[in-house]
Amino acid sequence: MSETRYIISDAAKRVAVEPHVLRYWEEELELKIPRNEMGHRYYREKDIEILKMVKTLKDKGYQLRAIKMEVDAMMDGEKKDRPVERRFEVVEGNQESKQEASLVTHKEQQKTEVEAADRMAQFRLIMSELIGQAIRENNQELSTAVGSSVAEHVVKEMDYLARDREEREDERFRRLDEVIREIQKNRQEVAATTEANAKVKSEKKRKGFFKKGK
DNA sequence: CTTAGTTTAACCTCGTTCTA
DNA sequence: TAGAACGAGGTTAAACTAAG
Repeated sequence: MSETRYIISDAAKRVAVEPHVLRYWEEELELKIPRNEMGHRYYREKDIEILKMVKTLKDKGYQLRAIKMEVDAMMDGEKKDRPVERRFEVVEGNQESKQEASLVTHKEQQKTEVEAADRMAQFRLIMSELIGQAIRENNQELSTAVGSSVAEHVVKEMDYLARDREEREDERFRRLDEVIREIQKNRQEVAATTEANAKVKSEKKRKGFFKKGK
């Protein structure tokens, strides 16, 4: 089955923006818009859907930076792990960074995580509404155009995507748990080292004291 | 004042169509 | 068939506007 391709002017009409705006978004959002043999952009249905969502979010007042985060996730499905990966970079990085990370207070860490989770929850709510709407519209079009067999395929695809998403969520929480354990372990190591150093210091002091005493 | 987002303008390339 | 005209799309830079 060949996919429908739209040139930039047609895509712009469908998204209800000017062609130069699509080029601008492509650049700013780092969208992977494919090119034909002439080097001209062509847009597929999924690209149009993403751009429509970008437009909707823009209309709601979101900045391109914020939209970019969600578009990244839609494009490669990797974004949801990113905050955890950042922390992994810290934990798996050099010893200094490791210790630095371990020194972050528990309260600060909790606060940051709650705020991030809050923002993410709000964003997901909006996105799920938008995606739901797009899917409903899409399903309606599909059902009239190609009949129920395609709709069944779409439902299966959605089911697969939902399961895939759940699995990624599970993986994310598992990794988050690992990071927290790693940080706690580092804290314990630092505490143990500090304690050992203090012991050695007091031992030296004691020995020095006896030497002086002689 | 600065910044982000958008618009406009200038100029180039390439493919298609028309005409001598 | 060659070349001009035209349209579509490209890049780049500068200007404009609104909000913080």
